[in-house]
Amino acid sequence: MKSGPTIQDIAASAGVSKSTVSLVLQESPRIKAETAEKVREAARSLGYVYNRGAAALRGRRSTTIGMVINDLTNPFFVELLVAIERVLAHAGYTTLMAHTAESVATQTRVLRSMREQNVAGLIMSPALGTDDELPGEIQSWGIPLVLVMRPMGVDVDTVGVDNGYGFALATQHLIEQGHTRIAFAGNRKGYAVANQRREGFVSAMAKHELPVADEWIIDVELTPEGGRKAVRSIFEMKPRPTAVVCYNDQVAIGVLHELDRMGKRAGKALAVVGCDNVVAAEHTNPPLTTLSAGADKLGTIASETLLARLSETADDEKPTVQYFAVPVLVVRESSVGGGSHHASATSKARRGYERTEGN
Amino acid sequence: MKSGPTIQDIAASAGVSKSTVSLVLQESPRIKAETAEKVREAARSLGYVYNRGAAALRGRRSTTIGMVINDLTNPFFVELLVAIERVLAHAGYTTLMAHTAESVATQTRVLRSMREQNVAGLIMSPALGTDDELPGEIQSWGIPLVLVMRPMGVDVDTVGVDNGYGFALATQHLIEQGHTRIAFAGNRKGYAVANQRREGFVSAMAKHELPVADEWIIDVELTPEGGRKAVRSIFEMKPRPTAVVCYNDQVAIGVLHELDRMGKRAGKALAVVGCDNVVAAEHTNPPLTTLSAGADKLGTIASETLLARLSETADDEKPTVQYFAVPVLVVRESSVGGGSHHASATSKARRGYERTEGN
DNA sequence: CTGAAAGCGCTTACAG
DNA sequence: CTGAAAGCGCTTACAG
Repeated sequence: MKSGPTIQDIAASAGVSKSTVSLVLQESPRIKAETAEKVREAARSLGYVYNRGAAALRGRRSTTIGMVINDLTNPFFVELLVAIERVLAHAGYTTLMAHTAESVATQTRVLRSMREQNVAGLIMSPALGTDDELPGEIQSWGIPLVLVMRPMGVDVDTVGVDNGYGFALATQHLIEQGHTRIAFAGNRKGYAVANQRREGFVSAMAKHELPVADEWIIDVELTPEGGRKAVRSIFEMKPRPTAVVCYNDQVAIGVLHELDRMGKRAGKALAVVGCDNVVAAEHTNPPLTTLSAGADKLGTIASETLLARLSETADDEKPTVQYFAVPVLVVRESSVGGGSHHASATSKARRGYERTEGN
Repeated sequence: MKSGPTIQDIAASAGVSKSTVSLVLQESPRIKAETAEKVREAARSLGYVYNRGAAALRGRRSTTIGMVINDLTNPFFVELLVAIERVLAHAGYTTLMAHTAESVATQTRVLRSMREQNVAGLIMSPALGTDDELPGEIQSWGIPLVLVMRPMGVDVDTVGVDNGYGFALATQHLIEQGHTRIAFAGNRKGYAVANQRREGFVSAMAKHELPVADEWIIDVELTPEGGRKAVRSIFEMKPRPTAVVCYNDQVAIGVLHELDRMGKRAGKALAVVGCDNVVAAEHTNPPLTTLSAGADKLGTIASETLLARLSETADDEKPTVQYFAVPVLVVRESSVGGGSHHASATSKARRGYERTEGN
C-alpha cells in the first residue's frame, strides 16, 4: 500500500491550490486553459494516480457496479457477463463480480459485501430460491437494481426473455417436423423460469391438440448430467417421445452426448432443441437447434437500463423497465432428419448430412 | 446514493465515542464485552452498513482485488475465475473483474482503472502481445501481482502449467496408439505458450525418432474455427497425419466438429487430443482426450499466492513463486480406436464404443 | 477500558 | 478565474 502523489503534491508542484487541481482533473471549464495545462503537466511528471475511493467518499457517488451471477458454469451467463462488463467499462464504471453458484447464502453474503463496497448499482441474476422480498430490500438500500433472466415482479427493472413464446416456437418447430410425442426435459419444481418454459411447450402441444403424458415432463438437474438422465428415461417409455425440448443448451448438450453413447444420433433417433444459443451450440455433434435471444443484446440492454437509472434525477424518474426479448429459433441438425414415419423421408433429404467413411 | 447511519450515529445511540465504535467493529479485545454488545445492538437497530471505502482511505489498505482475464470465451479461464473469486471471497476480499478479450489497449485501460480503484493486489492472465516490461511496471506501483497461465519472467509470481511436459505426454500417448504422423494444431507465432506446447510435441516426436513435416505444424486461431481449418488442412496432406495434438480444448472441439461434418469420427479417422480438460470435454461427441492441470487447483494456488503476498511484512519477504502444475492426460474416446494399421486391432478393442443402432 | 484529535485524498459551496 | 475551508466516514496513535 505505497501511496503516491496526491492532488496536494500536484498543487505544490504547479503552484496552485488543490481546489484548482481537483477542478482540472474534472475538466471543469472554470479553469483557464493555461493553468489547466500546467496542472496536467505536473500530474504527469509526478506519476499521479486519481484516487476514486477518496472521490467517492467525499462526492458521495461511486463508479463501481456489482454484478451478481448465479451460474458461471453455464456459458450463457458468461456471455452476458462479458457484454455487461464491456458496456459498463465503456461508460467509465468498474465491475465488481461475484458468483453465487445458486446458493442463497452466498448471495446474501455477496450482497452485503457489495453494499459495503458502496456500489452505485447492481445487476443480478438471482440464485434459485431467492426470497421474493429481496429486490424490494435492495431498493430500500438506495441501490438501483436490474434483474436479468429471472423476473421477480413488476416493481423492479427486469431484462429477460419471453420464455413462453420461445418454447411454443420450439415445440411448434418439432410438430412441423412430424413429431407428435414430445418430451420436455428440465422441469424444476417451483422454479418460475422452468414453469414459463414448460407452459410454452404445453400450450403449443394443446394448440395442435396433441396430448402430453405426465412422464414426458421430466424433472432433471439443469446440467448436461440432467440431460443424460432425461435420455435414459425417454428410451424406457413406451411409446417413447421422438423429440425433446430442453430447458437450456446445457441440458441439450447432455442429451446429445447420451444419445451418442447409445450409438444413436440426435436428429435421427431423437429430435433435440435447446435454449440460449451458446457459442458451443454451433460446434456440437450434431450442431444444436436452439432458441436465441442474444446474450450480447440482453447484457447491453441490462447495462443501459442501469446506466439510465444512475443518471436520472429524483424528479424525472422513469417507470420500471420490463424488457423481454423475443427469441428466434436457430435450426441446426439436431432437430431435423428424424420425426414420425411419414415425415422422415422429406426431412432426411433436408439434412445435408453424409457419412463419407463407413463405421 | 442515500447514505445510511455512520459510526457517529451508532456512537450517539450507544452513548460512547466513535473511537469505541470503530474498535468494536474491528472486534478489538480492548473494548469491554458489555460495551461491545451495546454498540453492536445499536448498529443492528440502526441498520448500519460498514463503509469499506472510508476505511480503506483512512487505514491505507484495501479489500478489493483485481482480476484481469484475457479470454472469457474459453471456459477454462471461466473455471479459473470462479475458483479465484471463491477463494478471495472466502478470505474477505471482493473481486473486481475485467475482461481484455486479448486487447492490449483494453488491458492498459483496465489496469489504470484498477489502480484508481486502489486494488490491494492483481491476478492477471495477460493479453497476447503484452509488453515484457508490464509486470515490472505494475510492481513499481506497489501492487502485488500474480500472473496466471502466461509466464513473463522469473521476477514475478507466476502460476501456470508445465506445458512442455504436458504436450510431450499427449504426444507420447498418440505414439503408443501406433501413430507416427502427428500434427500440432494451434502454433501461433511469437506466442510463448504456443512455443512451449509445440516444443513439448516436437521433443516427444524426436525422442521416438519420428520426423515432423513442416506442414504438420499448423498455425490457426486458437478457437473452434481454427480447429476446423486445421482438419481441412490435414485431410489435404499426402500422406496425412493420423493424429493431432491441439493447442487447447477450444481448438479440439472445432476439430471434432469438422470431422463430424465430414462424416468422420474422431478416434477413428483422426486421433485428437486437447488441453485444459474443460468441463465440456467430457460431453463432446466423442468425449475428448485432454490434458488436465485442474483449473480449480490453479485458481486456488494463484489466489493463495497473492493472499500470502498481501499478508507478508516488508522484512519477511518471500522469494518469487514460480509454480507450474504437472498435467495428467485424461484419456477418452477421441484418441483411441484408430491409429496405424497394426495398432488398430488392439486399440479398437480398448475403445468400449459400440453403435447399437445403424446409421 | 475509553475518548479527543488528527488526518486519509478528495469535492464543493462560498468568497473574492 | 482561483483559493481557503469544511467535511465525506472511517482509523489510529495518544492521553487519561
